[in-house]
Amino acid sequence: MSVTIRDVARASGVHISTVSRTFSAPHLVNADTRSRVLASAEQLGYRPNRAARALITGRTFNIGLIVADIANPFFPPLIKAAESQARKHDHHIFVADTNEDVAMEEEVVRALAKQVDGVLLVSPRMSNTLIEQLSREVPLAIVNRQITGIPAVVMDVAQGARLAVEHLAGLGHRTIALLSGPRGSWTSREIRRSATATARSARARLVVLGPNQPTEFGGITVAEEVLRAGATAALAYNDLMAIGLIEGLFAAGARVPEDVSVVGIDDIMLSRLTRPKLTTVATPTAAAGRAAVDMLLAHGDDRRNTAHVHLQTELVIRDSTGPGPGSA
Amino acid sequence: MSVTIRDVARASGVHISTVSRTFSAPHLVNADTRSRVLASAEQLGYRPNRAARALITGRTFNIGLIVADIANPFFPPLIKAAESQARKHDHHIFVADTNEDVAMEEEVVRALAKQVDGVLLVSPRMSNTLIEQLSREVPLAIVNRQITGIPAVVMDVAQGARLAVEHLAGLGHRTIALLSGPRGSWTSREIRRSATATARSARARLVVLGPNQPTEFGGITVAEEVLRAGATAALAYNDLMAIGLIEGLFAAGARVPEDVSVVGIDDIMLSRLTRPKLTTVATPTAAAGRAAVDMLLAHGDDRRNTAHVHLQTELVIRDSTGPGPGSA
DNA sequence: GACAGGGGTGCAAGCGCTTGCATTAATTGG
DNA sequence: CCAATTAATGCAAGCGCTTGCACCCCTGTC
Repeated sequence: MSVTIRDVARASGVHISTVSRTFSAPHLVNADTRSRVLASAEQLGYRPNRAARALITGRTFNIGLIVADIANPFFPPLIKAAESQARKHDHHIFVADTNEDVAMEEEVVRALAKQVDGVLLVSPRMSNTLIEQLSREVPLAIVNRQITGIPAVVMDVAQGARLAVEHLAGLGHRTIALLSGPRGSWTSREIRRSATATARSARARLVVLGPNQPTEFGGITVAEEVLRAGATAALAYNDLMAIGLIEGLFAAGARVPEDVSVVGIDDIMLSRLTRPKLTTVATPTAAAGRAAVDMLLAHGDDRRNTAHVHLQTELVIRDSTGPGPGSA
Repeated sequence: MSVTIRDVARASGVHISTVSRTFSAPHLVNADTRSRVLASAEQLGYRPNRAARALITGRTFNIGLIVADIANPFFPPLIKAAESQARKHDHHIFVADTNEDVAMEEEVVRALAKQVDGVLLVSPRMSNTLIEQLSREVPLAIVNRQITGIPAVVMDVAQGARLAVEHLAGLGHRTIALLSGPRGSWTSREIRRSATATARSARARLVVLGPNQPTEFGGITVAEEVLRAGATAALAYNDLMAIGLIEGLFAAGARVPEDVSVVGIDDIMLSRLTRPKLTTVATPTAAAGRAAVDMLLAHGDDRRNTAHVHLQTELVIRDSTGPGPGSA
């Protein structure tokens, strides 16, 4: 049905191996022959079948990208950047959505393993042990988790959390709620660790609430608890949760930032557009996507090169934070 | 390196063809043999190599999904739904971002053609002719475009545009700007056709402005033109553009909805959260993603079944529209 | 008791491609 | 002018799998 190497060979009067070489090792074929083959190929609309090639070479020119929730606005910029970077390396990209489900993560990695050159795990929820095990079955690269021996790009949320808590404490807030993320999130633990340390040295009380769903809904539902805890400020696991929190707070009769200050993390596009505009820790998601793809693809060449790249974050102060009771 | 059918065959003392059959035609193998094979497979961690299988069967169990811009909030819910639906059919999904570029669309379809069972084109920008041609190389399904002979799911934006214009005219607006979308967009033409007809029968003047980039930026830049045209209401190609328009209008000193009413299309998550909350035509994107995948996969079975499914849209009235001068 | 029928399995070709090796022709140095 | 390279191509095996066909053995039938 489809045009194969054989058709091109026939059309240009050479052996199939010559056609093959024209595409995969052009320097081995005579310039005249090459152009004749190329001409026939062009005319017949021939395209090498990558799957067939992969069977022999072991290189598929595909990569897998696994995220917890495509519809969560944090991911699309990362996916877009990764896809574009992959394309630069002539790779295509499988996208899988795990719905925040650990079992699904494992299943999907295994399912994809045979048809990709590597899998990119973004903010995985599964255990380190499992990740290490999977990395023996297929090259892995991870965004937002550090495991020795596995290439990773991590956004420095610890630094971001520190900045956020310092900002809040500096505004006079003495009781700060920390809305943690999903169980299994490395990022959430990092944030907590850093926020706790920062709060201590700033002599502020940190109340940890959670785990929460990393969605607007997660923020809405935890709003009452925040109030009950007597917090006048909150740092949320991500912007969506922060936005939900603001809604929930508003529904409970509290105003932002007058009564409660709210800081998010991620700086998704949305955050510039809500009212009040969200103060948040900006994470370089697109850069992370690009870097991760590069690491994944480089990794194949040099197995020892498993550096971890760190990306800076920064605090973007907008309208959801204001002076706390301590400054009155 | 990886465990193959041959390893399983050796481990369970049968021929490779028997192993093959226990996975692809279990009813042909004796129950005892089958469970023995399954046990060895399980123990060795065997997984059939789909690419190798595809070489013979022609079925890859992959599908391609092509969108103009992953980061445009319109797409993620659709991608998510499509991915999830594909998975139900045991298919994986390639995602490609064309950056609104026609040449890229064609290239990507061709590049993917050999390793998928079909390609899903979402709001393609290329010509019908080209689509028809491509559909001869690989099964296609389309979202938001009708071409006879090609399965499609279309969201009824014409109806939505009618509702929107009626709403605006009913509020007393006599001059309505229509911000059209990118060149090549079928949806944009549909909206225009319907809005024009509706405006005529509502005795309102419709000023068509564009083409515009289907982004926030596109809306910002067209704001002055809207004002200059003397429009007191605008219908934008999509929500992002509407939100940008509101920003641009605000920057130019006009208030929404007091001075200008704005209606978007899509009802992306964002639209509930901006200020003012956006009045918009809700399109069932997730349902469209699911339906399109189903059609694509069903299409293989029955080539004549190229129905077009139509999905209703509805007007969601929020805070960006208000009474016009005609009602004063 | 011979034979048809069918269930279960093995055999081998082959999907579209790559690649080590053999073959041939052209080139070069001595 | 010949041996030794070197360049260009052909040959064939084989990547992991499926599948039509042949084969064997067990039942059941007349």
